[in-house]
Amino acid sequence: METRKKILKAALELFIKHGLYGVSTSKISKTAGVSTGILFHYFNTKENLIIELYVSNKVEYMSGVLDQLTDDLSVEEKFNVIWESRMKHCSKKALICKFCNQIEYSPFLEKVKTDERLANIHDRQYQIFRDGREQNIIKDLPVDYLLRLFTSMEVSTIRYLNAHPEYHTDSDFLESTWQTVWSAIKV
Amino acid sequence: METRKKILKAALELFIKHGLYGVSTSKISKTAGVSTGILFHYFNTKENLIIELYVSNKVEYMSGVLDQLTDDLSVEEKFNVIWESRMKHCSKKALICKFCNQIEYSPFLEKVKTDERLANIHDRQYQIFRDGREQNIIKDLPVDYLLRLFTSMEVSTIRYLNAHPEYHTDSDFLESTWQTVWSAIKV
DNA sequence: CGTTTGATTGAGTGGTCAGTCAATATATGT
DNA sequence: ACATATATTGACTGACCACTCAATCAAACG
Repeated sequence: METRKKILKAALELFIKHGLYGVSTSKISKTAGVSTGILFHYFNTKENLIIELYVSNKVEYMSGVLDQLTDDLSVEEKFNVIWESRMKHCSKKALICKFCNQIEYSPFLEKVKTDERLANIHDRQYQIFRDGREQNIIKDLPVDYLLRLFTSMEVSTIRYLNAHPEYHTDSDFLESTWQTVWSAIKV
Repeated sequence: METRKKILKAALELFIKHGLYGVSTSKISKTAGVSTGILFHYFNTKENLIIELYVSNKVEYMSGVLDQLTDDLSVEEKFNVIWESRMKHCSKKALICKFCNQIEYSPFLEKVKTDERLANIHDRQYQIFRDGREQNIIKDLPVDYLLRLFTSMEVSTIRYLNAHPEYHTDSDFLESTWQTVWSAIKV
């Protein structure tokens, strides 16, 4: 594996275990099995490393779902595809999800949210909600509010699933969570 | 104001602005207008300070709402009281809410969640959900899942309100958010 | 083979950090 | 007034931090 990816991988693991600032750059490079110098060759500062880690993982995580959506699907079907795909892969993506949450609930969010790669992802999600509003399928509330609400329900469900792995294969549970989320946002 | 409270107040402000580890103990004591030594007299370590800051604020924040609930209220009314009270005071409590979120989405959560003062608060919330389940008013899903879902909807609505202060006095918006949340958890 | 270019090393640097401690101030009890 | 206890100070320490840089290594090219 290339050096750059080794560093990102080690950083992800350490940040999740010990928190954003609880991890030194020397610890990261040691875990990655590379020298301290090379970390700063690829990422100029520790802050840059954190931002790159967040953006690249977030984009990959979100694109994976959004790319599945085809134009022939109705708005409700699109939401359902997003939900099912998210729940099916949440244990594999648990680390990434945890790390992203850490960033999103910290002052780091300010430094990260101007990235254009994230803006693109946001727009694609936003459009689905806007279609739903225009077709009068989802509630008459600000679209960005509904998007945040949906995302937060996604996150808390994923957290619950990863804390209770026995539900991972329980299709009744997954169907119930979908009904719960959908009844919140539908008209 | 007593020294202890001055330290906690300064710490809260700084942690929200700069993140959990982005703040040194010397910065906290300087902001509080006290010496570096006295911080360690009251809180043995920086970690203890953070934990105490979280637990004391969280307990105060949660008790404020739960204490309003009287036995004559129905389950739905109790949920409604919690929601309205939360939304009414969210701008005043914005700092506390932000700080608590930072903790709850970081590895610090592990060090904090064994505190018995928090367990008491959790039990009181939990009981309301259990009553709702037993009376078949809320959905047939694990009670702790519904509690988390409710809390996360609370948090994202509060975050939205604080980002868009114009909605603070919009009673239609507040009523709509309540309908949204209630339609998610009710049967 | 000689040269260039970029990847990689790791000891070194100046600064900051959490936490200590002996000294001093203030309050309380008798 | 005296003694005891507690609150407060701030200079100090050893560890650790992010980041640098001169030196080495390896691959590519003519």
